[in-house]
Amino acid sequence: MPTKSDLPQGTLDLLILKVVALGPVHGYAIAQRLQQVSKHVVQVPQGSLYPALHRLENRGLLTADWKETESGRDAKFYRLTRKGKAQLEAEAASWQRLVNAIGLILTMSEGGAE
Amino acid sequence: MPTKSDLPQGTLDLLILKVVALGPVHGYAIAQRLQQVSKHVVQVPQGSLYPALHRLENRGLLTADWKETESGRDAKFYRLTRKGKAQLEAEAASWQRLVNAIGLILTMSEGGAE
DNA sequence: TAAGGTATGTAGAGGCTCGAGGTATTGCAA
DNA sequence: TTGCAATACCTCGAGCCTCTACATACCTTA
Repeated sequence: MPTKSDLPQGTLDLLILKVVALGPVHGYAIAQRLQQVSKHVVQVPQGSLYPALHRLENRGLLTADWKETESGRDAKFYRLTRKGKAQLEAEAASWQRLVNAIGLILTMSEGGAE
Repeated sequence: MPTKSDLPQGTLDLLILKVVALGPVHGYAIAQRLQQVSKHVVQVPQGSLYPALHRLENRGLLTADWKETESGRDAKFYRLTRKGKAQLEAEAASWQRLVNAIGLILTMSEGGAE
């Protein structure tokens, strides 16, 4: 039963930035989207989600305005700022580097490096 | 100069476990090994390394004993316990799952999931 | 003898995730 | 109409981890 894993510190920002980059969304939908696309491996508790959103907004990476959902409820829709887009690219690249590096380590055997 | 990136919380344990799994090593050598194999993407400050080693030892995943280095200095050599080996496998699998999931999210485009 | 690499360790600051708790609305079923 | 579930927002505190900085000690080489 391979299910949810806690997100390592810092990766949540990257994921949120990515989802928002695809078009304006509100917080609740971001969490659903992440869960859906990751096949329930990534779960985002609200206690992580909303602080993260505010953090990103305060850092000037996101902007938000209240609108109505399709279902008629008020929700805060987030969009990426120019700065946010740059940050997303930087963090995505950085993530790739890290994943590659850890991949090297994890596949390393006795005669690793001399 | 794309260089070092801070390690997300939790991944350091995995990396240490992996290096120790290849044979007895002392702390300082673990850090060097990680840096070397990862081509300097992964850097492990001593302030992260030693607390992590003590943590793992307290959790019963590692055992240690003092021996002499080839160069004649005293050093604490770590080995993996049975529990540590199991933990390593679990964490490696968990890491893979996470990387795959995040990969899905990062390559997601407009028509992501309906 | 001064410098630099090897080797271990601690303390404190800062940052992030998470569980638990709280508010309000909508829609459906009992 | 009462209750429950889902949608949608939010805050607080605990807990954990990483990092910078500091401190110690040995050995070799210049």
